[in-house]
Amino acid sequence: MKIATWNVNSLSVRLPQVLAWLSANPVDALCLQELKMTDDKFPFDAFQAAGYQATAFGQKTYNGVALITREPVDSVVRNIPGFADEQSRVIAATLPTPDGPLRIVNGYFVNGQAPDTDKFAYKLTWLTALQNWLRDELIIHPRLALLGDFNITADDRDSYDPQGLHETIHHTTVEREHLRALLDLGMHDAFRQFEQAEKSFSWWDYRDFGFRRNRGLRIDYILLSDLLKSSLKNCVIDKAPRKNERPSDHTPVVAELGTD
DNA sequence: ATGACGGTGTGGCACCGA
Repeated sequence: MKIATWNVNSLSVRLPQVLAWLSANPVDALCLQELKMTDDKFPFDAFQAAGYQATAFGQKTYNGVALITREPVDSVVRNIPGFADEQSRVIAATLPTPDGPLRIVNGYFVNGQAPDTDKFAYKLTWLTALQNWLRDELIIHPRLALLGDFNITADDRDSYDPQGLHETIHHTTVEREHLRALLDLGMHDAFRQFEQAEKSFSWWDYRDFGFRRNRGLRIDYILLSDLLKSSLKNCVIDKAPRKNERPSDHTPVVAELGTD
């Protein structure tokens, strides 16, 4: 089976591209971020017509996450339990699979703008809350995948200019420590389980020919629990949608899980 | 580089993203 994540930067604009991508890449679960729409505007019918179930958690203008799955999900959780948040950034649900229930956590992590801003402080408190919740979630759901737009480069390999961007947003030590803390809960970066090309990124700035010059960052991740890691077959970044007209600035990341 | 590009809103620029 395949699971994927994609920050679409407005589902209204990108819906045709998402449907086309799903048609060419029939994954079992697709985590979407930055819907930028309220749930009453969510295109449930379009996904249903394409053979998919959708579970959405949107808001006006900003943020918003959704889970697109072949099979119906259960035990849906919106945002981090116990963490009051006006922004719609997390949706989790359990997907039945032949190997047992798969817990999927879809996150649109806080951007944080710049160190020493209120938004950065919010990023750090949000990351702490996520970590504390996931610690419990992993005990309840040992087959757990955390997918989404993390807005953190795990290390210097994940940035087109690690020296020039040293300790700037997405590159700070404290952000990387938070990502490390998630991994230390017993999670694994699916992409790094395999040999990958240098300068592999999942986001490129719209400005200044960022994609053409491969000036990008790897900030979209699929993290797998120990149990899921043992069944991981492959993990790739699909750059094809970034070549579309009116592309999202992010591109999908896909992991394939198999039975041993 | 206080820039670029792209999306949203009740807009004619401001805010946000990364």
